[in-house]
Amino acid sequence: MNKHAIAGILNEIGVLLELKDENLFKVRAYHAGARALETLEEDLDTVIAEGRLQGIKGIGEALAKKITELQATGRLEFFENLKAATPPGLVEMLEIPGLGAKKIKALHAQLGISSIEDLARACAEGRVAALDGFGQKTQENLLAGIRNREAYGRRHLWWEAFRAAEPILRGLRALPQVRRAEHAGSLRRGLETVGDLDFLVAAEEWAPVVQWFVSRPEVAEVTAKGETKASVRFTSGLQADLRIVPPDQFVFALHHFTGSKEHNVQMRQRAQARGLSLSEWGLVRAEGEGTAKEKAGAKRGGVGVGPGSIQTETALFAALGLHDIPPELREGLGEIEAAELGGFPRLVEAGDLRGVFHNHTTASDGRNSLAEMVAGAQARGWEYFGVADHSQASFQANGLDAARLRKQIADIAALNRSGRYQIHVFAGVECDILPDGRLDLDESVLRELDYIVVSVHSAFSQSETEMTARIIRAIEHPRTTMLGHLTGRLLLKREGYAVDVAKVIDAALANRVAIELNANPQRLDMDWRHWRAAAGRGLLCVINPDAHDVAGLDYVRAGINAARKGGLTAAQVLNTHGLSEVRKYLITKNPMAGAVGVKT
DNA sequence: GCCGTTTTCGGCCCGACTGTTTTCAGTCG
Repeated sequence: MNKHAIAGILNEIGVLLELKDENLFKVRAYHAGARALETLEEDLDTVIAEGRLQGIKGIGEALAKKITELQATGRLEFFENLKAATPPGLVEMLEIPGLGAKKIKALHAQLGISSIEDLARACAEGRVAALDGFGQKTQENLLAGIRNREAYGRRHLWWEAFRAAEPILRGLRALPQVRRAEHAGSLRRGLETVGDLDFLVAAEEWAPVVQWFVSRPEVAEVTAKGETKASVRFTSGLQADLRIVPPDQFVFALHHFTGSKEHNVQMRQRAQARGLSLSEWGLVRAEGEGTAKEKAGAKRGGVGVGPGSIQTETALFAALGLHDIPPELREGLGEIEAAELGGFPRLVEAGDLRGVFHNHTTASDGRNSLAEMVAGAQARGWEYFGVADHSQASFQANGLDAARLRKQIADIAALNRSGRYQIHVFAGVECDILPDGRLDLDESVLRELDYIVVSVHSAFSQSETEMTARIIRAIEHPRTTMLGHLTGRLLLKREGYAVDVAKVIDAALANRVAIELNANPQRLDMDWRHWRAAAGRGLLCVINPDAHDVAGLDYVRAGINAARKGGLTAAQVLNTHGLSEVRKYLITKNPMAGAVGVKT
């Protein structure tokens, strides 16, 4: 059993012990032990073989024994017994806000409640309010928590969170009391889905800021409101937290609440190794484990280190001997090691985009006409715009057959010649990859196009072997320019189809086919986790909005976000290049490319 | 259950907020 699996079990033991009402320091010892394992830099097998496990900070005699047993046998009787003695419903009840181990224990012991369903019934019957330490209000909150969990107990698309957060952030920044305001958490890190919104504010006077925050019209419920923080739930179901800190402390809190947890753990370790202690309060010398005086100093803004106080994240990283790390890269996936060796290249930004390729019009299933889409693209300052409507096999999407596609090509040619728009329009198609890997349209019409996006829209249930072979066959088609939404996933809705991404990337590289980063907030496909390595090998990315109306063009912002998480630079993204360069690129796939509607 | 220049017992843990309390326990991040 590897160290991560063992750490997982130690954490589970911690939760189970807590539900058993064990000594909280014992509970914490298990969680601390789990963290010690997870951040162990050496090979666990070696450490155990050399008898050095006990002695690692956080792992004593008892934990060392249990870890050794798990590593050797994959089992631990202590854990099995503990698990068998605890109804699984109790662990699940921890997900209800306001319920912790103590209350769950009381509910179980006094009312025999051992699941969320039991709890809902007991609340509805008014039996919970009668318990000691509970009351009417608690009962109502628990019921509301159960209902909210059913209705909203899920993550939200980054895009939805971003759109909800932007106006609030602007509003906060406009308040006279506010010196600085940022959002933090997974939203700031640009993760594809977001649990809740975190707003961080530096202000001198706090009460008016809290008041402004909780009285937004989109607030459905204020779940907490105090002097320095508040929590609300919007009508959309999104939850949001506001935290206010003194200006000097802002940067430390911003870094801390941006996370990720893994990144923060590594940063704190790095600080420790340098005799420092990093927290949301500041960066102070660790000598004497922080006297009360030093801690007070930290709370006033981390003045414990360096001649000047740290006012930016860049300065914070520098204080630990690191180059700046963009928030998107803070996932604990090696960014700290990289930042030690050198600075990160400038990541791609929304302003770098010069055009987009995968978009729909009313010719297939889009909601705006060709002219409207082109006008929308021009309004966004782009140099070129590619139309890629569905092909005939996507019957449900009103896909185009050869005749209708030729008509569209003629329309685009006419539009380009008309001079109505400065922006150049490329004629493409989103051509279905048929179940056997053939393309949905004949070579005779494909050669009349500037480019071809190939995508899977059918037979999702093929085996991984079949699907991988199918996509690779399409990539090998000499006219294929780019691969659309690689896995077909819909975030929070449907898993992608089974496909061997590594083999597809190999094929794309071998055939000089670009892979799309589909910027539709539900897709963000190919996933950011694959990009860094693939782009490092020369794979070209195309950020495409897959827009079905003019507003959908703005999805590129979500795509940029995912590209940044994937560590991509502008040079690695095809559509940051200017019109003439893009033409040259397209011509490598089709000598006629870029010629639609161009005067000769 | 871990730890130790306060060292084998007695601390460890941290501030803010809510609700049920009449001075504080439980939860959360």
